[in-house]
Amino acid sequence: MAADKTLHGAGNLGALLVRAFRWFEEGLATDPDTAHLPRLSGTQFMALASLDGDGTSIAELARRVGVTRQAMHQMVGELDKASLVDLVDSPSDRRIKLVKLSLLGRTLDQKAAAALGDLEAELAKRIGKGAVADLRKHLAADWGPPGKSRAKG
Amino acid sequence: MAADKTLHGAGNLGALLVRAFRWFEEGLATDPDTAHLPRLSGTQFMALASLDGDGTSIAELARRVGVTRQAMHQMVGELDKASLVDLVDSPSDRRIKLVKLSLLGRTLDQKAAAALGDLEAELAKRIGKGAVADLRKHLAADWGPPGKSRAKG
DNA sequence: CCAATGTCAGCATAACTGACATCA
DNA sequence: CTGATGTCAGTTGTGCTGACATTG
Repeated sequence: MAADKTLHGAGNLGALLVRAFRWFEEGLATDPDTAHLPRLSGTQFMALASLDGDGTSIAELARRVGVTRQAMHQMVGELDKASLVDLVDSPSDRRIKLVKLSLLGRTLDQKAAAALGDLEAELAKRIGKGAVADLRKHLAADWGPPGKSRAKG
Repeated sequence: MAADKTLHGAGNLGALLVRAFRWFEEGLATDPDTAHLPRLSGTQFMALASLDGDGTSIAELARRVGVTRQAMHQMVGELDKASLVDLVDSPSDRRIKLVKLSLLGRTLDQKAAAALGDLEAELAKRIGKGAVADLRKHLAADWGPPGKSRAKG
């Protein structure tokens, strides 16, 4: 029953996931509360979301987000130029520069989170509160490592 | 009740959605059945998934995927060079070149769809069949236009 | 000496905007 | 003439690899 499956028909979860993400992305872009804020790329978004309060090194951030140190270096440079983050020397390791959210960064962070919350509430009104709760629950569950278990040669 | 929400903590649906998509993406990349096939970018993936059997014009494809005609033009060029699609003149409109899946393209299409199906089955084993079914159901539901309803200025 | 970090430089990819010829 | 389509060209953004000095 899987022999005639194709990608079109859009039945596949991958495409569905992308569509869902874009819904939020466009929602953020058109939300009057966030539209005026500096636009964040998907990776920048992930980077900010991966920061912890004490500050995080560029290399560590790169690992968390899944890009190279060099790419993260450049991105952090942009974020710094936009005054969204501060770079401070680590007190314990002189090699390391800690990346911390600036005041403006924290504001953006909170506004984006709030707008995202609004979007989610809006979605709940449309497809149901339970549906959104299910979505979040299943998405947040531990999916384990990607790929199928080695059992199909 | 939303005043102290932030992006970190990763509680937001956006980040969750991205993570989920990456799970499938990496699953495809490491799947022995698809790893050897030409790698498709996310947009190429969407483009192939947006093709219909009768063939689709570049401009129409661009609209469906959400990129410019020029970007789609270039991407279609790549896909053509990789022999994944065929370009045929439209019989009814001499301006239009129809993009159709080639034989190789159809093979890729089916293999990718099958691998995606396997991945989904694997996921069902991990988080539950009902969970995956819920995910698909809620994701496939009509979310309506992005953005909150104009009622909050 | 070896490993990790930050950083500089060059390159590839993929998207965009601008411009233009062709055809409905 | 207007609008849509395909296409050429230039630009920008983002990530990658290679290389290297500094520090632990």
